[in-house]
Amino acid sequence: MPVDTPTRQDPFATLNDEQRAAVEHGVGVAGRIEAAPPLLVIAGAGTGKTMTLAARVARLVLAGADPQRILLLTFSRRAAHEMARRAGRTLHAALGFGAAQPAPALPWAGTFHGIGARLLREYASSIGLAEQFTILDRADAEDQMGLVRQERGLASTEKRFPMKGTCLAIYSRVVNACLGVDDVVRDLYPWCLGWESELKGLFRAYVQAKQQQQVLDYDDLLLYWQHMMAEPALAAAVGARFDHVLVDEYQDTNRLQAAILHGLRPDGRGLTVVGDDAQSIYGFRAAEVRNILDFPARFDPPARVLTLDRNYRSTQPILEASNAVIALAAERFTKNLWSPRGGERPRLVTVEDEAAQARFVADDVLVRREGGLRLKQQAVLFRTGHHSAALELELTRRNIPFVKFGGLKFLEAAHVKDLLSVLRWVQNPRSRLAGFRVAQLVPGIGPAAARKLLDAMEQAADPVAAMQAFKPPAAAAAAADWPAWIAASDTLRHGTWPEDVALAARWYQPHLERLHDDAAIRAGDLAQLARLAGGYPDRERFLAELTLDPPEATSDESGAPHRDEDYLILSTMHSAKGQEWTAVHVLNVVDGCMPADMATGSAAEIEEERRLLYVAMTRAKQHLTLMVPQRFHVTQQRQYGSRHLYGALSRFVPPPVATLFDQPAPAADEGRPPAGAQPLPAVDLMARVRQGF
DNA sequence: GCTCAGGCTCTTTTT
DNA sequence: GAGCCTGAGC
Repeated sequence: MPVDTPTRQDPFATLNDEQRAAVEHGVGVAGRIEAAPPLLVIAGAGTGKTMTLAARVARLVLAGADPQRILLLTFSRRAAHEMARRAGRTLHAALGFGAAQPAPALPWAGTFHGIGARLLREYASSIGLAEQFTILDRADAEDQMGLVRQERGLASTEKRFPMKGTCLAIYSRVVNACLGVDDVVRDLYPWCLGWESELKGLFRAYVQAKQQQQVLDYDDLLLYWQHMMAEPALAAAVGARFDHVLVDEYQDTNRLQAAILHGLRPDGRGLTVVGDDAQSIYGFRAAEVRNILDFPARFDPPARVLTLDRNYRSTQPILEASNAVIALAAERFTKNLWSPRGGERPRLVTVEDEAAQARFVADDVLVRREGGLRLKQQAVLFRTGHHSAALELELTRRNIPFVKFGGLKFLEAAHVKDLLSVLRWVQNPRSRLAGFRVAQLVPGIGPAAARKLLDAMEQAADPVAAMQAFKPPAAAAAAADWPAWIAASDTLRHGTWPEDVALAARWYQPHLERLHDDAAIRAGDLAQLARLAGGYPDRERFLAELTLDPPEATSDESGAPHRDEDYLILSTMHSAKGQEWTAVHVLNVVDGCMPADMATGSAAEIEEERRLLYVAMTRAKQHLTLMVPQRFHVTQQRQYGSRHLYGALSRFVPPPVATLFDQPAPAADEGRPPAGAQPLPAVDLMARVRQGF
């Protein structure tokens, strides 16, 4: 990926042979598009995958393809943004546009879920879907599942029934993997065996409840789309809108998404998929690595396969260490990455504990910045959102600005959900979920009264009238508070956007203060929500798009740094995919964190964790540091609550692999004896502890 | 019928 | 350490 030297005139000049073959595939000698058979590009980390895809889009447009008729699908929002940006820029250059001219738009670039939502809205009337459907995020979907679970008396069974989150996880798996409830429970949720028929009933009721309220959850966006593509007339209509379909991160797609693609392009013509099986890290979301492996043989004649293994991102020493990590994978499909660029070896740094780790990383980051490397070119990666807690404290203490990606909770905070529910209920009075939440904010109204109210609204032809006619329980407080809600909701129904948000917040304010001690801090989030609202044309779009495209990053309470400011990147490994930085620190490369203790249930899960470490390592261009705290705090342990664990270096870095790293002797921090600079044996301490019981 | 305390289970990564 | 359920007290 010769990003190092972008050529303005000819974005194709710097392609290597394999990249060029991928870019030119299906474009005939005369420069016109011929019938392009299906194409699979196996692209290792840092081999210019996104650039190649962007160049292919540009090439297709130059050859006469209409940008409006190119469908560009990716898995994550971050990848979608990056892809749209790069494709637009390459196209801009390829067309020889001047600096003042805006890049040509690619209206159909987005995530599967986002594009699905758009298509469903457009075809809503022909598939019996309400056009103004709203989208439930996962927390909402869980709450909805919880409501149905309760209604069906599954909350108080003698032997405990799976919790709402587990129920939704099973349901989601069933939908995304196109499997039966029995199979999923048997293979993945064995502790729920015996509840299969109750689960099936629950899921039927859950689906019915969603349809009644005109809401879709994330999975529905794919599921309804797939059903749409299974209907020949609709499939033909939708398929005819696109001449080219390009899919990025194909190794992360699941069976449902594969079915959608198949419906969209049954013979594979005009279909290009790009991916890397070594970076498949979404198995927990039913990603199906077989999708990419079996792709060629799906078609007759089979799809063309091109492989990119020349790495343009990292130095050879970093690649050697990364290759060594992935080489130990049980199954291995791709070749080694290579690069002519030399450089320093990656480091394996042992520190005493998490606090020392935070200090070390902060020191290191500042040293690099002094050396001229901007903070934005440095990233710290970790397995789960809370692993960065100690580091965040340290960074705040030292006034080092940072932005954190992944593990985001803004939309899940109770007060944010409350305010959004107010808006959602006004938008869609049939939404039981929003109503259930809002009604119970009124003192004196609990689950029972709320249910009565919602039942009345559901029966009524005019739910709003039913709400206004509702007589709240005689409890004294309700007398004053209920009419206040009726008045507020009435104003909101006829309000103006985006002032509505402030109005709703004003109604909510006394409840916020009553319910939360830290109301002042939370009020700040609500103000943030009001600001965000200004970026959307109306309430409907706001509610629909916020769920699919929530604010991406959180930072410390000083608020998100300005775009032009410099800040350090903190990110979960999952959110880091597709990104690259000059210097990367990986935290907690310790058994129990990497692999995560939660993910050591099966060999397949452990393999996925290995790929995850590989993904993290291959983000680094020049400097890579794996951190190994010898003692770290575990909050999520079974019986005992929080405690310390003495961790061993991750099993993914056994001694032979560790020799590929520099291992600086730990600074004799606080007079401690310099603990083992020699590679530690990979001991599965966690398993031993478990077996002790 | 509402609310709060106490005892229990489950705990990740993303759309 | 949070979420969920139950049961006591208002």
